[in-house]
Amino acid sequence: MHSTAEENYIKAIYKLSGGGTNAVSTTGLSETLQTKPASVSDMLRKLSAKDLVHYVKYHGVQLTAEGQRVALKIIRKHRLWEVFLVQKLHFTWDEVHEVAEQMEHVKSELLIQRLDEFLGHPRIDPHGDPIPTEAGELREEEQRVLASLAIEQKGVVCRVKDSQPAFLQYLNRVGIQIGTQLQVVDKIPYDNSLEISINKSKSVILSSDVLEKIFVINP
Amino acid sequence: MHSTAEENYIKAIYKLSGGGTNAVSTTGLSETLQTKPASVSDMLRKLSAKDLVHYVKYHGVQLTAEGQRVALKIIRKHRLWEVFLVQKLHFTWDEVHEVAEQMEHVKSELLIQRLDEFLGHPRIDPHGDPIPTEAGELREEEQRVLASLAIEQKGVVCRVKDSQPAFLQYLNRVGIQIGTQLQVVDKIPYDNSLEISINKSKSVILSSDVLEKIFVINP
DNA sequence: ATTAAAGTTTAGGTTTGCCTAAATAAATTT
DNA sequence: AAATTTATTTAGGCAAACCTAAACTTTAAT
Ligand SMILES: [Mn+2]
Ligand SMILES: [Mn+2]
Ligand SMILES: [Mn+2]
Ligand SMILES: [Mn+2]
Repeated sequence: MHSTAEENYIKAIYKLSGGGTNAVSTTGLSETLQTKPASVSDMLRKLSAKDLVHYVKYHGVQLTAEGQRVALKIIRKHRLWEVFLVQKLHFTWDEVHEVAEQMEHVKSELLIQRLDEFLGHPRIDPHGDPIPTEAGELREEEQRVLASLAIEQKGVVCRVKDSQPAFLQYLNRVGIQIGTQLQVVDKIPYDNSLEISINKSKSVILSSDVLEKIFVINP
Repeated sequence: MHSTAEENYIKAIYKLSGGGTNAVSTTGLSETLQTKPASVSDMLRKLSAKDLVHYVKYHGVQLTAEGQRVALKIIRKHRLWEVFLVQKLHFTWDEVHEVAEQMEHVKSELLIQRLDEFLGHPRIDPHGDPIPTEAGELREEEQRVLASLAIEQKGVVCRVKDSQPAFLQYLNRVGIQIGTQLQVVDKIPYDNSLEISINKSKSVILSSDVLEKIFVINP
């Protein structure tokens, strides 16, 4: 099929173009891929011959429909492996990238199907990024701030808007990470804090400050 | 470190030499690696320069101590991934090879440590082959035929001596596969059959015929 | 509108890992 | 022991993916 190098180029084009829409520059690619612009030109000629990109010399490159399909497949694999590394092998979210970067190139349809099943069909990766479906669709989930949930409502943590170690340690202590299931148990009107149950079990009271920094998607 | 091609050569030399002892021929390698003898000669010169093999032109090749260390590391990775694929992703033992052949080349010490932990430090792979330890030791476990176990004794299935579909389907039905924990519950002297508990739960009665075809190692 | 600067491509080279064909060494026959 | 067959290596090439240096386009500045 496609080589590891080709796959990395396709993924980089996808990311730089913001989902395949805008045209991407040679230097842009050379920077994200840590290669020289001359090498990028070489590869673009090759990807163009394979009809994976629309390439107009001196005027940038864009993925074809087929190119986008391939890109989403690689991203799906990358993010599923990231979930595996964090949830099953207890990697931290900042340790997963290098390894997922390698695993995303393993070729086997069955493998990725079974991995997805094993992980319970996750919809977001440990960085809160959405995982493309098997059909190659990337649906951006509607994200709501935790503070906005009503009593009884559930959500899955998809993003935290503060990366200071103190805050991340706090989240760690109460057992909240990306992918955690939350449910609002009660509202405390006095200071707008909420009682939240974590992963269907123990509940904690979170201050309005904290509630504003956590985002969830529908479960 | 080492390229995928180099790693595949090292592993092939290890296997053909029967654990690193005998010298291996160029044509032997070319057959197992599906390349031409001329390509093998090329690579042997390279591996020799890297001190991974002792290579005497026209007289075969052997792994150095360092080469053996590398070989055992790759084999460890290969077999751990095979266990993962079978036990966690429900691959069958004949579906795992191609995928493990790719995964064995992923570079990350942490990954393989955590994988080993996640799998519960397995000692044999789904084909019954021993998994080298982290220290690079390959201890052949003592194998006993299931028929020879006394009451109360436990064992882990490591090999079955009949690969006819009917027999494998039978094992599948009663829940026995490589890696399954067994314990003798009772002996039935009348026909030398045994009552065996499978994975610490339900027990079945196995005929002496079947008992002679299953081999176990100490748990 | 020129000119200068920045971005991009082409030309020519390198390394890795493979190939075929030819040369050479080792093992077998006669 | 010489001749033949088989095994292996060397020579010369090719494709992939990178590189540097030089040439060429586009864009920005004068
Ligand atoms: Mn990658
Ligand atoms: Mn990610
Ligand atoms: Mn391999
Ligand atoms: Mn195996």
